Amino acid sequence: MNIHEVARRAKVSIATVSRTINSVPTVTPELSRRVWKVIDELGYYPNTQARSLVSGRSRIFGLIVSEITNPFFPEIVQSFEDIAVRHNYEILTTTTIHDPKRMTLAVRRMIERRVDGVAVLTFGMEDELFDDLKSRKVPLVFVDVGPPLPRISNIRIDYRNGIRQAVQHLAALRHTRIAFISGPLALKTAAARRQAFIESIREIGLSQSLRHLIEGNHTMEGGRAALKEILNLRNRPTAVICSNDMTAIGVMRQSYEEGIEIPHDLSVIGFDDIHLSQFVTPPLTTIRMSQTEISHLAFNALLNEVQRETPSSTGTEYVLHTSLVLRDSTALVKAGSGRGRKKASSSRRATTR
Amino acid sequence: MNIHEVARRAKVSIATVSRTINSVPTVTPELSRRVWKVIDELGYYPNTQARSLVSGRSRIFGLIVSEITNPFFPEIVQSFEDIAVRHNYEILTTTTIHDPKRMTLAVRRMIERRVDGVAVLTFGMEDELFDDLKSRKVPLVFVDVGPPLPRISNIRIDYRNGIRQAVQHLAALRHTRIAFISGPLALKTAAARRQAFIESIREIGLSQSLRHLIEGNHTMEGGRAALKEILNLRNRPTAVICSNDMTAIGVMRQSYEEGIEIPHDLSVIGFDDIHLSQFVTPPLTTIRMSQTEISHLAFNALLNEVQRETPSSTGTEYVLHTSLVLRDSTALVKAGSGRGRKKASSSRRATTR
DNA sequence: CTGTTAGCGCCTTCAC
DNA sequence: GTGAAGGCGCTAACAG
Repeated sequence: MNIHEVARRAKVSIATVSRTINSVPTVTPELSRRVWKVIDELGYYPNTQARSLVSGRSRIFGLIVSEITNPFFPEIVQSFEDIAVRHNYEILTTTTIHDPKRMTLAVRRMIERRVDGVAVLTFGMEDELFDDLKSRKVPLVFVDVGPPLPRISNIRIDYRNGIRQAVQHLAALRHTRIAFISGPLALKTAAARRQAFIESIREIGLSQSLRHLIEGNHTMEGGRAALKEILNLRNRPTAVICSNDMTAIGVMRQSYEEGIEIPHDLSVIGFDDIHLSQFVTPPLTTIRMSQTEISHLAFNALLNEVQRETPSSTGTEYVLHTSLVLRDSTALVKAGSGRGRKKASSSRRATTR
Repeated sequence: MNIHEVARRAKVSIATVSRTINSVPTVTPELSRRVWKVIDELGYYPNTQARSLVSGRSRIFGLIVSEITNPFFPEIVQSFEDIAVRHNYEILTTTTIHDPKRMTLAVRRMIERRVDGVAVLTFGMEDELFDDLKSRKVPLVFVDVGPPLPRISNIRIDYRNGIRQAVQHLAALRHTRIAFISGPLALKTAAARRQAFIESIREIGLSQSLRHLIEGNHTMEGGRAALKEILNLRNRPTAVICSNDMTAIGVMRQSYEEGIEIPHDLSVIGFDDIHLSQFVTPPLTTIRMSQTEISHLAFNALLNEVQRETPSSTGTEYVLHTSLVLRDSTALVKAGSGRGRKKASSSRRATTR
């Protein structure tokens, strides 16, 4: 079944069918009705492959993420699909598992399917891997690491705002020794978060805290290990900010095993606001970096680039703000910070809002 | 850049280029070399759209899942992508969010892109939604609910084995009152798990337990609510088996808040073995239903169907076995089952292995 | 306003 | 063994 079949049954030319489908306004209502009727009866759907072959646009956007089993990404994938579908775009999802070979393969798959644009939401910095795409003039959008080139957009994340709020929230709760567990510092985004922490600390003169910078790896296990380190620190911190939620959850998990009660004995703040964070015990106070917004920004960046005829000469920059979400993993610092274990606390944190 | 360009530069016809790419054996090595050289220099990749237009096969499989933000699905998606890519297939992922409208849309997207087959891994029972696909003779594969029709495969899950192991494991630990928290019984797969539990209980004559059947909803919140119910039961159960891991995790979470220690005061067993289960505290004993295997079975089912020329007259059936994975959320039943709270236990369960 | 026609990029007979 | 040519399903000029 194809456009000819429809045309035959509706007793019109294939051109009229095509026009009807694409709602070209010049079609007589009478004919349009006849065509639609046949289309419905037949359950006809145009062949997208043929369409894109002639139009030169596939209406497919590529989406490259690190790994979908990392709880940070599913929401991104989901909301990207959501908005893409609303715009009649299809999405070709690809995971890299941090493996350069898979990245190369991903790029290749994108090219073979002739995607109209690619969102690289890996938070990594594998820039030259995308040369193939660039030279083919495929619009790209990155997070934080996009080079300033034509057709390449960048979503810059304003880490500072959220992290400053977190630091000041803790300060207001009388914390003076705040640890920071970063991600792998080789990651530009991890380094940026750490830097934002340092600046926020300096701003309010809590310089003691600068001795409490620990490098983690953005995993739960990393968080557990980091907590052990923290427990061995002299002048043990009373609060800790983590570079991502999984780390924070690891810290909480390990605290539980060490008999340290959160938030009573230790205040914990995460970063990302993944779905899971509201469900841990206690619900995690965290810095929200909206995954939905990232997807939307990324999609719109690509869409804008596709729709404009003269490519942006130097790439467009979008900014995503972060902000603190107060839940129950932070509390006023305790005077004598013993490490007893009690019944799950029902104490409420004092908020600064 | 296209096949003509390659042909021109290699000074051969486009037919030869095509043959070279598709490794048709009749091409002279000499020519083949020339062609490949040009292809590499140019970085030429064949246009998949054009290919599938003429070949009639898109080399795309559709994958329909419920929602990618449910921790059960990411592994499925990932491993499906994995195996698909190894076979040079692309995958069109679609989420339904349990919304019939989105399901319809999903089917439509599949048809428009002319997928060669669709894996419906939603564990639901939205059968007639796929009539469109069936009538177009698109191979389909379902889990548990596939109707016995040509070109439709079915992955039947052997719930019984794993659940029986779980029940017997608990019995060996002297538990006699075992609760079961099911999923929504409207779901065929949930009902099947419950039935397997009932049979396994009967088999060893623990009929008391049959009074402890609770309907949950496969979410963490459902698990929390179910635990509260359990606490109010007279002859309170000393162990609970959950229809999925998220429910079990909810039970554990709520137990924590109620001051009930796991596994000391209550043994908990989950179902699915999602990634997260190894990381909760304590690590969850659960019944493994390998997501990777599901993906592989589903993919191969589709591939087989695509490759055979005469469609299977009645659909093929595949079986996936389940089995118990022992971790730390189960223990010997306690003589006096008070509800004190203690330091995180380091007690080890006695295993039956 | 509608129909005819020429490709989009590729595979595949069919001659040579 | 290789090339020429037709056609996959569709859109977009161009006529009428």
